[in-house]
Amino acid sequence: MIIRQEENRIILEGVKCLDLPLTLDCGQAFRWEEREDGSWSGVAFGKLLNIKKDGERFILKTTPEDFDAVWRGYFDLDRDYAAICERLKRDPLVSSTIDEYYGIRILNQEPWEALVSFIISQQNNIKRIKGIINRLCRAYGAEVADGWYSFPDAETLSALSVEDFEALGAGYRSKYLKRLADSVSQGIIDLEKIKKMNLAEARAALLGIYGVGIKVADCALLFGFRFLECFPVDVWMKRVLEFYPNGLPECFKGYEGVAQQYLFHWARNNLK
DNA sequence: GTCCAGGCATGCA
DNA sequence: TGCATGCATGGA
Repeated sequence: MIIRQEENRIILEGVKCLDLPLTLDCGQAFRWEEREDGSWSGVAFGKLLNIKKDGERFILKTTPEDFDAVWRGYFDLDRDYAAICERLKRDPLVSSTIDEYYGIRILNQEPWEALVSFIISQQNNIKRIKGIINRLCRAYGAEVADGWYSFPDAETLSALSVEDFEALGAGYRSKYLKRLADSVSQGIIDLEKIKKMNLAEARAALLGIYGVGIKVADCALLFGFRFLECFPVDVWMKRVLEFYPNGLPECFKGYEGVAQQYLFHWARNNLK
């Protein structure tokens, strides 16, 4: 990967396996929007980014500092996804899926945002999830640029009532969000500490949270805690698993979460 | 009107 | 341990 700076943008060349819509709008992150020029804008870690594919290059409207501090890790640019895909393609179903939908990466989101987002996601559809999170950020996040808001932190959300969350449309999950915000802001739950744990410990810690079960925990671990070996199973993946009566193939090992994203996308487009 | 969505807590066996 | 049920909301 070649990184160049041009005025107030970063140009990336030689990035393999990065499809913007497949990665930013496939149900792992809920805050990215496609612009009329085909670029994508979103906020993460309190920073606004606009990213656009231009031929074989990617153009990022950001500073070198933010690129190094945030986006390089967020897009996991130093990981060889092409090699991961080659290995996953030993499985026939994933192979055909990757051929059709090449370029899905697992984003490294903030643990807090991932956890809150996937609590909201339960028994919900992606369109509604986006709406709730959008209203949450708009109402309680900081405006980082014109019309763009950060994801509100735990301290901010702990000041809300259950009814405030309900007003955003969070429904019965509101009580989970309220208690989580309180626990994190009071230091009873320490996400940074969980991030340093091994998978088994981290998973157990998340499962102890009110409103967090196996599926939400695995999504948070995969998308917010960098555990690529997590394989979240939702209603779509339950259908996919019928194609794997003998369990997951050996070639998934270590990158089950990457395979999962391809299969999730395939299922949503092909199974009903 | 019914069914469903990136499920979970609770009660009960 | 496993299974049944209720849960908020909006789109299909």
